[in-house]
Amino acid sequence: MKSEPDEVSIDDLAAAPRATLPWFGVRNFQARNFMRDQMKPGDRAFFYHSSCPAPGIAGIIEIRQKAYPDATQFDPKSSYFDPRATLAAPRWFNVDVTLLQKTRLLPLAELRQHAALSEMRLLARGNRLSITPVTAQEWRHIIKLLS
DNA sequence: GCCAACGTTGGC
DNA sequence: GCCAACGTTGGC
Repeated sequence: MKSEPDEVSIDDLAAAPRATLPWFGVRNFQARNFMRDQMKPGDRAFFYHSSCPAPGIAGIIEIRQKAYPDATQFDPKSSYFDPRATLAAPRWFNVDVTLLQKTRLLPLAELRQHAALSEMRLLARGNRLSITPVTAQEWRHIIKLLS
């Protein structure tokens, strides 16, 4: 799961009450569907810093709550406001995530060096999705790199 | 700041 | 339903 550290960094998550925050602001249908349809409490994910001087994996997080409507879509003052969303028919969703472990920064360039990760969706040519699935194999490989 | 890649919009 | 135009993402 990608976040721009200028907006929400791994340290912001660490500093939040119970190290838990809503994953707000997803405005892409594919990413939304992954979150809404596939994530369940107890699932784990990597927290990835994007659009910053040192892009890469910064920590391990856990999904704490099934998807629920993203409040920012209803807030006209928010940059995430969506005039097409209604309370009855929300378009965008959050899950709550908890920080399990802040890790060393595992740089994107290092991820790209591993053949075992060459098929990873995150690393696919032209990928811009902010939420992408990780296979069990990829997960284990990355956990090893972090330990 | 550049630009490749991709998603969304909207006219037809 | 097609597809051109436009906007966004995100590494570099």
